[in-house]
Amino acid sequence: MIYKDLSAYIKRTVSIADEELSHILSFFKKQTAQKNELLLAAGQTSQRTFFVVGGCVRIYFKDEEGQDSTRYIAFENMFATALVSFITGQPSLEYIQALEASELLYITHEDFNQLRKKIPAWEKFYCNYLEKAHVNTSTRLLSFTTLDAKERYRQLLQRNPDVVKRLPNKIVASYLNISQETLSRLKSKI
Amino acid sequence: MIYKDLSAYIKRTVSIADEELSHILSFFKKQTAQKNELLLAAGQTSQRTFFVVGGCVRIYFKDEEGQDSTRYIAFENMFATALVSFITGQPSLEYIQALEASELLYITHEDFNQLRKKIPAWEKFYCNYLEKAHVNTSTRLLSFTTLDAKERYRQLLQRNPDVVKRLPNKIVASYLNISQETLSRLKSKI
DNA sequence: CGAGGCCTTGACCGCGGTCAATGCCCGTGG
DNA sequence: CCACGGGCATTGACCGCGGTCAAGGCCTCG
Repeated sequence: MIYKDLSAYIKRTVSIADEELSHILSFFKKQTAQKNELLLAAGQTSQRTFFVVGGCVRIYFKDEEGQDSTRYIAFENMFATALVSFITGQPSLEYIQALEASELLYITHEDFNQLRKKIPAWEKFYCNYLEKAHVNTSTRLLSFTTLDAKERYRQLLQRNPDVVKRLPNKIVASYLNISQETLSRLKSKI
Repeated sequence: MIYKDLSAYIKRTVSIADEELSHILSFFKKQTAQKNELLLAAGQTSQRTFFVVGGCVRIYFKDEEGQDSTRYIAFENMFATALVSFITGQPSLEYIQALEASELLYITHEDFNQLRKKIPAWEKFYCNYLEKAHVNTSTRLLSFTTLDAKERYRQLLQRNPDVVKRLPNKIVASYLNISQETLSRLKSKI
């Protein structure tokens, strides 16, 4: 059953009645994505929050020269959404892309917000999600402002080795915000 | 009345009954700080969330060499807290410091969390606070990963000119995460 | 088998950091 | 009231990290 992992994830995060949980789950729909498929282009407004059942998805944006900068990578049992756009209601600067052939569940932002109004436990879940996102983003900000390229790579190897093992250099470099060439040189030195 | 601005701020953010609001306000205590006074040293655990009535406060951390990196600056009518530590309950990596002689209101993290459990509107307020924090941190991350020093300075001038006008170069440089010398050179060029 | 994408390696260079000298402003005490 | 000292800002000299450009090798897929 494809909803099992999502169900378990929600139960782990907040305490919730079974009927409420199944009500929530009923708004999640199945979606599959091919490798490299774009799930949200920047500028788009009607949007979805994804739960990764299998595969892998990233959030990224482009700078003026069209270079990617990857902000977040979601593997199995993780949520992925263009959160800033979700919060502000503005068109997104962030893109969402499948990095592998992926099996996903999604809920539209509209349904998500309706549920927040009706089910306090879901509001609580959202609040918890925001907390995690903030800690994550702050940690990232700390890396960029205090560490050089080599130290950021070491930290990634230690804290999130799957990113390095599972994904091509191109993506890893974009996640560390360094060029592919620099990453290649770092790898050969360590 | 010193609570007037805080009261107005909360009312602007969430809808709340008057008696609930005054209950919340009763947990905020007055505190004054001298210029440069440290309100929270990194490593400390018992903590406070501040509301700036007058003056100015910053959140910052230090890297290995002891250089500051300023993460957030709060002027009048803004909240300031070491949010990551608040969320995780871990000792803070972030310092809080008054940049001017300041008049503040504070609530302890313990009281803050008690109120979240009792008053749904306060939970909602917290959720809204997290949303703002996330947008802010994400925007900052975007600047650091896509803009060079000059462009970050321009952006700051445009979006938050008070920081440049009101605070010494030293702090502005730390907020932009560049050296004081580089900021000085940028200013002379623009 | 050929083409295109990804990784590696070398050459080069520019942004921004460090160090040091100097100037300026301001608070404090003789 | 002036002299001094300390903190902040400016400017120059220097240099290293990491980016760009280009060439070459390898793997995969049509």
